Amino acid sequence: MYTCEPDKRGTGKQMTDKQRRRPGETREKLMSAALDLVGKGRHFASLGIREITRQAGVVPTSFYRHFRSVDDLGLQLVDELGLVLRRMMREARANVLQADKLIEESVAIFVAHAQANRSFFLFMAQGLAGESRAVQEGIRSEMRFFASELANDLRRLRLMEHLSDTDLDLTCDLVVRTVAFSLTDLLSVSADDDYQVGQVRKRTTRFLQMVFVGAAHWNSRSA
Amino acid sequence: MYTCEPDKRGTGKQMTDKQRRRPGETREKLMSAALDLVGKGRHFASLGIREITRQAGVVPTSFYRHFRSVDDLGLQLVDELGLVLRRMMREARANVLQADKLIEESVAIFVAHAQANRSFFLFMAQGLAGESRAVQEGIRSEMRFFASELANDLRRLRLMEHLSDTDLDLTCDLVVRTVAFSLTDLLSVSADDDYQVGQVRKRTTRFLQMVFVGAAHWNSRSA
DNA sequence: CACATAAGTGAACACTTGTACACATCAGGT
DNA sequence: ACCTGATGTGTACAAGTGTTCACTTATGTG
Repeated sequence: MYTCEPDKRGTGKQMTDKQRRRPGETREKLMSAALDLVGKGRHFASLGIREITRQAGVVPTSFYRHFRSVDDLGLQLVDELGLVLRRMMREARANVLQADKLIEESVAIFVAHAQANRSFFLFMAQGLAGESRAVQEGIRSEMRFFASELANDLRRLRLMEHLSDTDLDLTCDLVVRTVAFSLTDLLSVSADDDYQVGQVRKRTTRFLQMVFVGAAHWNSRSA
Repeated sequence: MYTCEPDKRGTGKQMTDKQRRRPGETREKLMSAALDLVGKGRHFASLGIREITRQAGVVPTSFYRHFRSVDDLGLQLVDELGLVLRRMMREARANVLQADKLIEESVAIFVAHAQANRSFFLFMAQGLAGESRAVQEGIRSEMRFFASELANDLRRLRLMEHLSDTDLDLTCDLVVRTVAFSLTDLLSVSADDDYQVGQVRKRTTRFLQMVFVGAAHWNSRSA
């Protein structure tokens, strides 16, 4: 979904295809167009309605059929972002088997997803300091959810059992932040520069290891 | 500097003041105007030349006398940002006396500076995922410098001496990232909500403590 | 089938935008 | 004293912007 298809039908002024336009298709095209523009290096905050509709191969008026403003579109993108994150978590839970490689493999899965949905994560990184308060809060909320799920998983795996609930939350929050920041590193190197991507992955892994070492020895200094 | 002064002279079409306009005054007004707009909630990437010059109380054409484009202005703002960061470091070095309160006091100084130069740090947070590659790289570079200075300070204070140079750099990088991310928390709460600001400060402090606990026990697992 | 509704279209509006040009003013060096 | 450059100003224009309006078309439910 959200692939960049080059306006399959020309500038046909009339819809003559026998194939019906499935409902919500334009809505998706608009969201995907915004993401594509972000993926091309534009900042979401600088996108205009006309620009988005042009990229989507749709007349400007159509935009209002689905969104009230660009910020509104952003909000709906945040919702979709939630789905992407959930998919990523599911895959991580399924694939991370050996506890000793937990960090490494989780980071690998994260990097893979970030690469596969580059525009999406780019949008997320931008939105964190974006100009729409609502989008900002939405992304922050997704991150909180992610952190709380991570805490649950750690509890379920009987890891970090010496930590109080609030300290575990603290740890997971720090983990999520660290990963989120790595996003900006990852997205600033070209997607197919395997060496650089590998460097980011290694570095992120070490960051997380350091955080978990800190968490493992946390109680001793809580006095 | 860069205070928001409300266009002291009116819409005078001619410059009749006996007081000479000191050189570079308009340049500063333009930079300050851009920062003001960012401080008002706009995103830097969405600012236009006319908007900036309007806010600065200057005719659009003047912009080109000092900058080639908005991105160019952004680059020069990054340079100024460097100065702000250096001032902050100097103050931190001067005021942090007792090693046991090192983290707490450093965070307090950071928060104070971030509050005092809100727009500047807002600009920095935005620029990290901004649309100008050059600005992005500039901010990243400032952060690297900051991290390396922090590493030097730790060495000078004979702290974390068990860490190799690369591991110390890793630690400092993680510290700087963590603080930078806290920026987005800090800047998303209203500036005069002392309670919330205090919460962010406490949370950031605990993050850093956890990182340093991790660093303190790092060697044991480097095998 | 008829009909309400959702989705798409093109033309038009009043603004705003970036940029170019020609001109005015002043500072400083020779 | 005079020129040169840096700086600031007003005007102008073509292109792009958000938004509204009236119109068509297809869908699904009674």
